[in-house]
Amino acid sequence: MMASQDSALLEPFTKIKGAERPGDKAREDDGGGKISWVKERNSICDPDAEGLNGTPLAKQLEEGGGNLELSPSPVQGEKHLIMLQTVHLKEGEDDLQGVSQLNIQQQSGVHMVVQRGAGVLQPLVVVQQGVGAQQNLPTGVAISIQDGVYTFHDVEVMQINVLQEKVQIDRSKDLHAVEGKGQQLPPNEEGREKDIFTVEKAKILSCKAKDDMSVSHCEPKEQEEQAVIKNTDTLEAQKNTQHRKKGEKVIFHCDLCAFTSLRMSSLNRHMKTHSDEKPHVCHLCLKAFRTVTLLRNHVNTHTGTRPYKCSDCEMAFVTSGELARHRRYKHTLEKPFKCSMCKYSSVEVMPDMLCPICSCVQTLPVLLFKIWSLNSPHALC
DNA sequence: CAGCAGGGGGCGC
DNA sequence: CGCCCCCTGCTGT
Repeated sequence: MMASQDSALLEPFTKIKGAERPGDKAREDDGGGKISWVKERNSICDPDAEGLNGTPLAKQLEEGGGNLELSPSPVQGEKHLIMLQTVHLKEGEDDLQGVSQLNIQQQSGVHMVVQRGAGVLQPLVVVQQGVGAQQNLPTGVAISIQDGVYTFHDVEVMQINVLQEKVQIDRSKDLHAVEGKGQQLPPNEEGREKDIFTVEKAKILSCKAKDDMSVSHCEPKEQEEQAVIKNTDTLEAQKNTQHRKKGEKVIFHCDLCAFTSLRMSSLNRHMKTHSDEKPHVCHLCLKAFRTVTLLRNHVNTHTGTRPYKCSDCEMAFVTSGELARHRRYKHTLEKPFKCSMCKYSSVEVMPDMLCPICSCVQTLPVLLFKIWSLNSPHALC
């Protein structure tokens, strides 16, 4: 659920989250995985955070001598949220307090090892696919936090999004990281601002991914456009692109997608779709929504309130769209989607259509299909 | 064919 | 900014 995902990101670092949302199950079947980077500045280094089996991680580290063996998530297809945090070591302090190396045994997941960074350009984190092949570290993933260069080889993950790159050199020299459900490392220094990096390995969804921007199989350019924005300040900075010429209307652009609007307020509202903020929570099921309208419609599904009543029958609906569609099906018999070359028409667009003339199956994307159905359908048969 | 959720245009305050 | 209305997309029966 999105609410849990939100809260997850606010939880202490170095956790792998089971961020799967119920509604995403079908989308996640698309296969593939991904790593995205999220850097947060609101570090919370809660030493009481729970690790495996509910044991406080700090205690686990203490008892385990800093040598963690982390188990993979038992849930196949579950998203793995790996939150990495820079640490600040004093000069000559070349041991990451016993957590400099973490071997994660996974069946098919990511093998992560944190190396001691002798130099600032040396990879700080190595993420490797496979099972415990530490000797093959060079074939893994080298991530240099300091210089922002990311080299990947033979890794299932598809994408890395660098959300913020404000890492100070002196802070990026060393890094500790943990992968594992509910894993957290204690802070090296208390009361000091931390830079948290989040690495998420997740199943690919779709380019749409508006409600979960960290998941995408878009091309690189699209990936940049749909980078995850978690920081509202960044959000504000991103949304102010506008083109103005004398005598022309101002067009406000979203820098994260192709959305444009003549109204700044519309862009402001649109920008919220790029964040996970959902302040309107259903008091009955705790599901969260971005707008009060969505929440109201949702609550109506609980209460059975159906404000939109059909004037021609006894049916009533939660949304006006449902009513309009119902009326097309039952009363007006309107079929807006018509074939221009035959009599075929449809009340609503279907993703896979059988051409009424040649019986070929159209598997075009919906948008392309709309063009097809309204213009020259059989040119694409 | 309906249920549900998400997003955007438009409008009033 | 909040809300209404409409449209769209996905899903289930």
